[in-house]
Amino acid sequence: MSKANPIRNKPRKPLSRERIFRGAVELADRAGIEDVTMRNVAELFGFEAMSLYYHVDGKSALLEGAIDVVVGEIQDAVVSLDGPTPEEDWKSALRQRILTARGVILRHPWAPAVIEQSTSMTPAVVFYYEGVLEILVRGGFSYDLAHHALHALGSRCLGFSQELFSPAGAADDEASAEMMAEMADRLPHLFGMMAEFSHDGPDSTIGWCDAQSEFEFGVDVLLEGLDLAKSSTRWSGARAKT
Amino acid sequence: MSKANPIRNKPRKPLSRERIFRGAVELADRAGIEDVTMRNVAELFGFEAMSLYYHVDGKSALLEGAIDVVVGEIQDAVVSLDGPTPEEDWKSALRQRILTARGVILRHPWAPAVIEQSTSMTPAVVFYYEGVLEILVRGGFSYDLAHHALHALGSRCLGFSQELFSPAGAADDEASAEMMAEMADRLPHLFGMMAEFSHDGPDSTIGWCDAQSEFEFGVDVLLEGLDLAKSSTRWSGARAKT
DNA sequence: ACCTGAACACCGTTCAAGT
DNA sequence: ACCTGAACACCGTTCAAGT
Repeated sequence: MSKANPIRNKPRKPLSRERIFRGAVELADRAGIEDVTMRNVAELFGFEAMSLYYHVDGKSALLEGAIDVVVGEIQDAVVSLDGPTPEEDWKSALRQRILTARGVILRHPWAPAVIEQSTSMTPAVVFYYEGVLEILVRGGFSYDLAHHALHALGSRCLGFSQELFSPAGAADDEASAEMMAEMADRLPHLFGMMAEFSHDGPDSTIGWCDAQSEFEFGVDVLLEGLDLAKSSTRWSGARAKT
Repeated sequence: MSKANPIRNKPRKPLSRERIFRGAVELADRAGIEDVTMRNVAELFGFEAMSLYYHVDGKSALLEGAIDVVVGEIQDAVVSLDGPTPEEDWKSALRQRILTARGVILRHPWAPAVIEQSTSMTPAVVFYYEGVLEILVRGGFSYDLAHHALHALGSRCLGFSQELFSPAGAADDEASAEMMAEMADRLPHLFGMMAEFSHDGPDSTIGWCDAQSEFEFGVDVLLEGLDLAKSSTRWSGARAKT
């Protein structure tokens, strides 16, 4: 009786970095990132918050570990893709990779904010970028231009882009007629745009702010822009040896 | 003596939303966003944390107010620009606006993260986007395509893009020769790229990850990509009336 | 080696109370 | 109308102590 757990004798598997990180991801997926606290993660396994510190070097290390889990999932999803080779069609190859990453990210909606706020790059992120870089180089980019391209693509490589323009919000709130009139006066184009969407049928390509379509459009704009840069004389100098 | 302040009789101007928001910005600029607490902001004016709640509806309202101050600065900087009109050259007009916004943002390095984490759009942000939209529409974009363009540009409109690719980090840490060798094996392109930058002189356009140049490159890629989309048959249908 | 109790120095927020 | 003291329910983290 001395060794028995007082409450229900719950058998606990010992903690490990792996289990802790996966637990943090599970918790964030289920309850949101704000519920990922040291106390909550520990509780998930029947331990106290302080136990985590033996395995993980504090909260931000925990979040980095969680990022690594997610990016690891992306990596897994991405290695088994069969599309055109980068030599044949680097745009399609990269596009496919990015949209695959997005599929994973959509299952972890907290991840973009955490990834962008995290200062250092985790190993999984480094490896992922190696893959993106490979596509560019095999697609004919010089290292120099590929480097710029990685910066230009930014977080879109990992399948997300923090949206901050949501035109719906502008007219969302209930407002008096005068207020609306004044707003329309000071925001003519915003209102014009919204009006067009309202009484447009199939003419406007998408009903209203389809996040997936907007993301894909943004990727395509970047890919086409990069293709232009690639074939411009300015960048045709130093080719990476393949 | 009954009405005298016990300590030094410090004269305090009364609080107001304006003062509080500007105080939050000042504190964030000076000490970083993590030091912007209700207690610290109140202390800045010689009040207690609870006093803020009379004027401002909690912490997130405080941060929204701080965003509005910064975006207001951007708006001020942007209205007095004299460049080409959008009708003459929308790319230059938009580029100039975006780089001006960036100049303001660089004085408030905490702002990008706060803006992206904030869910709702503040009035100042709405007005700013109206201006961007105006450039696009006057530059010949249909409302439909302009809408997509706003999404594609994203936070770059406001002069920032959260960078997460920092190749320096990959080789930063001191590591054993074997570890480096293994890394180089698994990350051939990343190492190849870095090697080229090391023993390249003036051939590579920029020494190493110049944030400003990378930002401008990204903007130009997007502008060129959007220009392509604009002249493609797919989008030439519905023009916005000017 | 692995886990924990107690404690510390913080947070944001509420609310009844002061002037 | 404007501000505050006391209190509450949380955080992350340290450290000496348990097994």
